[in-house]
Amino acid sequence: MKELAKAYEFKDVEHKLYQWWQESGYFSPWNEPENHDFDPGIKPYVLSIPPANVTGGLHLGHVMFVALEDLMVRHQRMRGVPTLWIPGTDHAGIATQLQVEKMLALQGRSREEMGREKFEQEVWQWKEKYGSQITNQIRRLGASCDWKRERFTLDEGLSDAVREAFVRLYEKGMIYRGPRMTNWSPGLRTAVSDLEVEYVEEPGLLYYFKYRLADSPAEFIPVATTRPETILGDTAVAVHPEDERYQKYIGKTVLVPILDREIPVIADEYVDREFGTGSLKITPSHDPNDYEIGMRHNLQFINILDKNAVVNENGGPYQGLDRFVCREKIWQDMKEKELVLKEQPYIHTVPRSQRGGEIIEPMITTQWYVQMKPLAEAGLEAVREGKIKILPERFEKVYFNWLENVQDWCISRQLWWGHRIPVWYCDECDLLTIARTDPTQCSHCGSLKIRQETDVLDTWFSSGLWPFSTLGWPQETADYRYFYPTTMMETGYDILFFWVARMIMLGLEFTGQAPFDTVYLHGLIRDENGVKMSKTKNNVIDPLVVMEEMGTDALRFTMLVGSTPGNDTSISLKKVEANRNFANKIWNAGRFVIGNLERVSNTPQADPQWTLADSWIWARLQELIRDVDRLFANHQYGEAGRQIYEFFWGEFADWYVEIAKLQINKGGDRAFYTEQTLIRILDTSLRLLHPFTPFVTEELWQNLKEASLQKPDLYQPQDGWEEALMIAKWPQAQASEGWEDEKVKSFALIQEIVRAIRNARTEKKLPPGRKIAAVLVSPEMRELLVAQKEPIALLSGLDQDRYEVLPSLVEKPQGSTPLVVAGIEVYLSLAEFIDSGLEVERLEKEIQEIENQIERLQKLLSSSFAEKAPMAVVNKEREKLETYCNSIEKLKEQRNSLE
RNA sequence: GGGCGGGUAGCUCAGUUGGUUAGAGCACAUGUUUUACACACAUGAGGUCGCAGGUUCGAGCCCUGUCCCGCCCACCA
Repeated sequence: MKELAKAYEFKDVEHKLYQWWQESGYFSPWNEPENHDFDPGIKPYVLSIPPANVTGGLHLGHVMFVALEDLMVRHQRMRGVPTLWIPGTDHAGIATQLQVEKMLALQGRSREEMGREKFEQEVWQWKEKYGSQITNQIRRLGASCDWKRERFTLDEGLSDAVREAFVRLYEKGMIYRGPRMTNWSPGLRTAVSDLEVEYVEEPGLLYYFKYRLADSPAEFIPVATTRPETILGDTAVAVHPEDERYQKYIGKTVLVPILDREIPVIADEYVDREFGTGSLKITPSHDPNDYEIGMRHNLQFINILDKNAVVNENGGPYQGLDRFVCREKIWQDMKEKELVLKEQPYIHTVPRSQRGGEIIEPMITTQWYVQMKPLAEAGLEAVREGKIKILPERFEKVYFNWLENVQDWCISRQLWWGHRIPVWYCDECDLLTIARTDPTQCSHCGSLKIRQETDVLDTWFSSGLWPFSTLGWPQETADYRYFYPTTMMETGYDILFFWVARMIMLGLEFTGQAPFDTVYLHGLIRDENGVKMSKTKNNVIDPLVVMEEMGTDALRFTMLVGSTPGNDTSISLKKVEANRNFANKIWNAGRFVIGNLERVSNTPQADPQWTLADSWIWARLQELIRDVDRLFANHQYGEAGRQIYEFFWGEFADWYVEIAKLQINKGGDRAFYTEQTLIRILDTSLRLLHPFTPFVTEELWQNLKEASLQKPDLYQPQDGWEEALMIAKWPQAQASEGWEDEKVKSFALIQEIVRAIRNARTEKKLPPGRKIAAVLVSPEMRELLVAQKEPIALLSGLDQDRYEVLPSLVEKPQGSTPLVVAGIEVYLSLAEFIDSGLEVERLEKEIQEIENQIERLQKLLSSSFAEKAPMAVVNKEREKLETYCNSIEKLKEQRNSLE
């Protein structure tokens, strides 16, 4: 038999196993027919991966979703359900383009000089080079996804899906193009959607100045702004219609500072009389609110900035200045002309680009939009009617709130990397050609002079189609027919709007079905102090480094048991370390079990006679399986993992394995059946643990299988040994046979006695090797205590030959220390270690404690609790009271005999 | 301005149908090379579950109020 390493060496295992799994085809749906003609009678479990950004490196967010999704998928696969987890990557428009541009800049090149086509080639090359990096890293995490079905959002098939989606929406009149107030990112020189703007509170200045009246330059209306450069684009000053201070000016004209352009004073209820000066400058082209007011009052729209946020020809003397330089300059100039009143420190919210971090400039640009109202209606209904369940449930409210107030979606981006919008402009007839395949001529006038729209689509447009585009939509492929709609969508709550909501809406729109039935949202990962990880804070934990040091299983297990859905999680290396220890514990328990195989005989002479420990661990295992099943059904994965951990370490390894040593030393049938139990518990535990810690369990299981096959009489899993643990059968709890509770209770009593004796030994500072004599006294438990002599003696260091159980005490053993455990008296002969003064003290303390308990319980049981609480609960308390009463008398006797 | 989450042992966190002396890991103290594991074993110390009310026979868990911390949404110059 092969020697197992003393510690679990994950480095030797992970890569090897992953390769093997993959080559064996286990990642593909179970029982996949050659022709992909699936049995429609069996409902598959399908999950599409949140596509990773091609340019990104692995971070803990990936670890989180892979750990969870792989757990779900492995669990279902073991349950025998055809299971598909589709992997893939996202072209991530802005992020990727930025990266490549950065790289080019280092080489002294720029996309403008190389032109669009060349640049796109450059990005593709980058994608080929780095795109596989992230998927390889996801493989390292053990992700059991079907790589044969891997997709990329810019793949041909997915691009077809994007076109189909665009054209259909357009044909339904749900896509329109036009000038609107947009969030303009001057650095990226593209529009971004509302979601891509972050509002950050920052200290700034509020600038107060004068709007002089055209016909009476001595008079003025005081106005305040945080952005003085926008004065150049002002086309009105607004006051509240009922504001007595300013009513007289309504209808008059005032002069724009510096430019001396004449603009009207208008009345609008939007103006807050209490705020600032109570009068508002209106820049319809550079402020969303002013835009609305401008529309209402038919104001002039003056755009003063170009695409780089540099002042244009409308800015008069300021043309060519950057927006912030202009801010300074115009204020200086106004000061000189005595047009300013004051400046005041002010905290305001600044819109910043989520990507580049630069300040977003609201600007009127021509963009493509998707009308959201009808889509949102359907999206709301699907969740309201329970067709889609969002977990944790509270996020349903967040989802509703967003969709109920959703604005039209700006889907065009002035980028080069992405799906180019399938619209062609005709130079001759000016009409648009919208097509699924590239047209050669205008569909209206037949002219050959057509140009494709240069804008690309928002990257989330294609990811919004992900659950069905990856399965072949719009083609009616076998995969699409069988696997759609998918089952589970698992992702971080931070992209609920960006991604999940859009998948739901687009899925309903295009496929007529909800794209998945459950959304499981995990929290974000923070450092051990609960702070968001960021490079600037230098608190980023690199999962690759952690895996290198502690192993993948340890990291995965940490993510799973350390978190609850929807709540952010702090991760610390200490935790990972503890779970590395757990992996090692699994390994060594397995090593022990496997190592014992040689020591047992091949065939038993008689039917099994199970010991209390055997029965106990078996019963506990059944209970565990039931609990785990229940928790999985409720998506309480972390709690399930915790319970398996507790069982495996705290019960199997700490107690059963120790007693098994004793039983195996007996040899013969006893050894045989003990080893059988050991293997059975181990096998089952490995199955339960596999979705959490796939590598160590598979490796150990293979060893267990190999060794067990040498002794087929000893143990066979119910359905024989499968090829691999990852496709082995998920354990099924056996129905309770009625004896279990009593065995579990008896064993708990043994544990209690052992702990009490160990405690006494430690307190009295007994040398650990010293075996001591003991007398146990109990009329009711006598049989049990006699039968369990050996385990009790072994575990608490008693001398078996001087172990006595008496129904009642005739005479107190000389030189012994008395204990009472659940009504059972225990006398340990520790003569030379006893200080009778201390003993009395100890007993007094114990008596006091138990008296308190008795008092508490008597009070409780004589209250209305006894009538109103369920019987079972009351009985439990009564039993407790009985045990205490039993104990207290004995304790008192013991104390008295010492005095 | 609206909504949500968290506040439980020194630290990081579990604790889902409310059941009656509250759990884990780490850290801490003491002891141990016990033939699977020192990435271990044994024993121990450590908490009025943010605060104040309420419902209930019974509340960490449900309700109300309140204080901190964090997040999301929203157009206040």
